[in-house]
Amino acid sequence: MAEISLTLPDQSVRVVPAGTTGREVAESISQGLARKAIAYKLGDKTLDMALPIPASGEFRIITPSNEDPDALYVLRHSCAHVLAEAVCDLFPGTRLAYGPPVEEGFYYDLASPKPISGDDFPAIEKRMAEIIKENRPFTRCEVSSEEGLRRTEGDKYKNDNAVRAITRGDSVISFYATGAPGTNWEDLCAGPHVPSTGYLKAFKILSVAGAYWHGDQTSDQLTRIYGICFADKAGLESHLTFLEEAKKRDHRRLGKELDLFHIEDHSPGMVFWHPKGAHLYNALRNHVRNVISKRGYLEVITPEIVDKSLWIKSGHADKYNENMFITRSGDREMAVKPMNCPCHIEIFNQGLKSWRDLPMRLAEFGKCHRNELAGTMHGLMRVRGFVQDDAHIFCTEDQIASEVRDFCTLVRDIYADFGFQIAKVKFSTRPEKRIGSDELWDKAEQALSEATAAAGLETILNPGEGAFYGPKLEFVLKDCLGRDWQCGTIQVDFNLPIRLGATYVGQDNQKHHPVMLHRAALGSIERFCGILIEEYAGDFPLWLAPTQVRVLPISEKFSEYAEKVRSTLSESGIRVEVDGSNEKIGYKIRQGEQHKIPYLLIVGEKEAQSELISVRKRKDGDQGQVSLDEFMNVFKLCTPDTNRS
RNA sequence: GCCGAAGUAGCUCAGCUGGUAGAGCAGCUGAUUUGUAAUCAGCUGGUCGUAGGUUCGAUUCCUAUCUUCGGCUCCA
Repeated sequence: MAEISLTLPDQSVRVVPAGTTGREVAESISQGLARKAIAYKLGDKTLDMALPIPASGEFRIITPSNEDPDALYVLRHSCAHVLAEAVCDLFPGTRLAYGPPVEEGFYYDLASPKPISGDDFPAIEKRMAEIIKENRPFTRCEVSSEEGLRRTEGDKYKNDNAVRAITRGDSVISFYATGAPGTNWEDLCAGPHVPSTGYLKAFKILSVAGAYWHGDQTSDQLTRIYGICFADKAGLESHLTFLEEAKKRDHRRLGKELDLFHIEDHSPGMVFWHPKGAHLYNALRNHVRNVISKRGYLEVITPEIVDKSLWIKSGHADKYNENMFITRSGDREMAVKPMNCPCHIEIFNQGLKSWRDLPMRLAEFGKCHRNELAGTMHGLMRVRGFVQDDAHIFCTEDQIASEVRDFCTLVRDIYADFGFQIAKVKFSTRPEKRIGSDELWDKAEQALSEATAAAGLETILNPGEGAFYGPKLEFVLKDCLGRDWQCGTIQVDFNLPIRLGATYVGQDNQKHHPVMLHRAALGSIERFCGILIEEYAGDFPLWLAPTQVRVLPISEKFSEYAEKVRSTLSESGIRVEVDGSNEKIGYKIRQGEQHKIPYLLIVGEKEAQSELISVRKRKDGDQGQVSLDEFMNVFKLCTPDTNRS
């Protein structure tokens, strides 16, 4: 075929001779566009400007833009090459492994002859800036797969990459030289890249860390250097500001500043909740309690330490052993529970259950302990001791769909109470390490799949990531900084009820095993607290704020009136304290603002005489004088439901 | 668990190549009695993560270990 037709973004169609390059098309549109262009897109494939357009289709010229993921992808990929070249220059003997762009920037995995640290960043960045200033072209060079293998011979990582590309079905292997092939630095790479290094206008190296070759723990340990690249300086600056903002919101920092919790060296991954943090924790728990009790859940309480025999029966001793804390009582080996499910089955098993009892929804704010690998802990987000807002729904197969649907509604509602939405739902299927027959897994996955369809849920497949007893849905929410958090989950389990002998008498007067749905909406209270601390940056909404009001007497002369205000508010159930310190009002206000207290009430001579208070709202400042009764109206609307739309 | 970095007063941090530690804030005491984001002065406070080792002498050098941080992996 001698011609190809391209559909441009404005839906106009352009017919060009076969073999026309992206650059030629750009030039035919405008010289300015051709100058700015960094790559072109045909369908869902992004290609170098210099490459002939391989076929007809949707066609788009990519120009640098912080809003265009395709543009950022190309810029970051090219920037990764420049980083790698700079490191090779500065650390001779460096062997390169893999350097892709990622959503948050790019990285390059490499093995350097000596360790690279943050101290080396300025030198690396300087060298990168030089390479960019030289404005050398990215030159693509394609060779046959045999030639590709020959060229990478002896280079463990690159050869492996080439082998993988060939296994994937690539017929040619491409290399990119930054400049002239054979003279300048080059790297095995599929591309695409910007036309030349000068297109990289704004970059920064962010961090260095270890990573495994192919993410395999048993394989080589590599050095991973993270960087970021944007279309322009403004984009880079705003991203750096974003990182600063995230740092300021870090729940570990705020937890200390706001006196919410701490973690001790002697109990890694276990949280000591201080009074203010414990309030937050209990408020969350009580909120969930209110929500689920209206939806037919029954709360139970079960032991935290259970004899090993139960864990053997349930399969935990076999499939979950390395995560369990083992303890001993005389000759008995016990384990601290990592999950509540076996205990809930034990409750279900008490007495004879009828089909009329189903669905039975047993809930527990059960404290679980999991001996997570050292090095995986992270503040409240990943701990070893935590409470789930857990429940197990015992039901029939016919009830799975409606229970899954109801739970989705519950998750949606409860996220909305905090201003969150479900960002996506992942569908995790059978893992390698599992109990139960494949037939049972087929059935469970099928049932969950049908239930999600019935609930109208779009899911993303997450193969091999299910629980060891059943497939699961994972509800992911996005916080105000756009970060994903996995919180809620529901899992379909045909296995544990069988293993632990749970039965009910059906309408046919026969005994049947119920299906068990494991589910949690917030996930762990600890993690959810961490997410909320970061989401609100410590500025908790009134209903959650550990201290809602602080009364600030102008001087000690008005401490009596301040105390009267405090006790009146306190009797109405408002969480209030008095700052009776011998400080000037400016200092007390500063303290109150720093402690992120929603309302500061200033009381001095004027207020004491007129029986009023001066209200100062967090962040908004002076609100003027009002009566106490009027002020207390604010708290009548102070419930999570006001967040729900 | 793996790679890299770090651990000094309640907090944030300084302390060059070895000679037993400093600042700011916080705390305490006193003065001041204050009107919308820091009043002043004085004082207290650390066996420098832990355990060994080298040395006349270790916060500093070495080894081990624990914890934290950044990642990998894993996950609620």
